[in-house]
Amino acid sequence: MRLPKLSKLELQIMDALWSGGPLAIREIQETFPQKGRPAYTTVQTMVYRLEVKKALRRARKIGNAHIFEALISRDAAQRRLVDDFLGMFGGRMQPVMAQLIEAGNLTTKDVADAEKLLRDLSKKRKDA
Amino acid sequence: MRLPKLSKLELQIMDALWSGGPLAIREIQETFPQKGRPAYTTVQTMVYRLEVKKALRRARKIGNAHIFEALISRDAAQRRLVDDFLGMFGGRMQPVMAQLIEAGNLTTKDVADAEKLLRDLSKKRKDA
DNA sequence: TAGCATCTATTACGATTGTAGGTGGATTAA
DNA sequence: TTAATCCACCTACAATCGTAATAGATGCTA
Repeated sequence: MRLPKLSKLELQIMDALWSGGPLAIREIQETFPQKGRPAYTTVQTMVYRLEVKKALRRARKIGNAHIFEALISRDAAQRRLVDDFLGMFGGRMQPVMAQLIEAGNLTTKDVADAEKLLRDLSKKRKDA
Repeated sequence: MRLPKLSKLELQIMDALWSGGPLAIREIQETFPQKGRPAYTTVQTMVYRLEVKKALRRARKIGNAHIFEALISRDAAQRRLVDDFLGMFGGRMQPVMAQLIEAGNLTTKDVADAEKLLRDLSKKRKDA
């Protein structure tokens, strides 16, 4: 698996690493809001599993605690996520966009940004 | 669960019902491409589970075969899907859009359509 | 009506995910 | 040095999903 599938909780753990640099399990755990924070060993289990999936690795040790760092990029993980998501819709963008808009998740600004990004991107591709 | 979470395969099954009206298991199974089509009993199992989740129900019988019909709308299911998906991104639209565009999933036309839909929608809301 | 085809219903199993307890070793604070 | 913490590691377990086999009932056909 070059790009392992990550669950929501796994994503949240990776997010801690992506945002906060190499962290110990305890630190990862504490990035969760107190309300509904998973147990230390729950985080630990997920970290171990992410290690098996090669999504992160032990970078070094401080005292007897391991410090973990991400091995896959946020971008790559998100790409995978988006792909799976689109797969759910049979790869058709249209219903996805419609849904996003109707649910009010997508604002005028989001669309404007998208437009700009598209323009920039097509320009870059022409240049290259 | 008013809106049960549906997996990809479950979605595909519901899709058959949404598109093709009430169907028997055999008919649902046959909506899958020959290549990689799941076994009859696999579809059967999923249909039974969808029944437990109240996503569909037995509408009537033809011979000894049950005919199933959807109980939840495609729209509602997709809404749930999108919500979960956004939850994966912490609810932030921006990285989602960026990802979609950079991966080339989103075309100029998609964005134009989105724009139009947004305009129509905001108009409707003003009118109401 | 006998037999074949088809369907239903039940059961099973491995993988993944979320959840966490327990045990024992390492660190640290007193 | 000893007790309180903290951490690592292992094990467990329920739920969900995808996969399907098997067995028994029903219906269609010759």
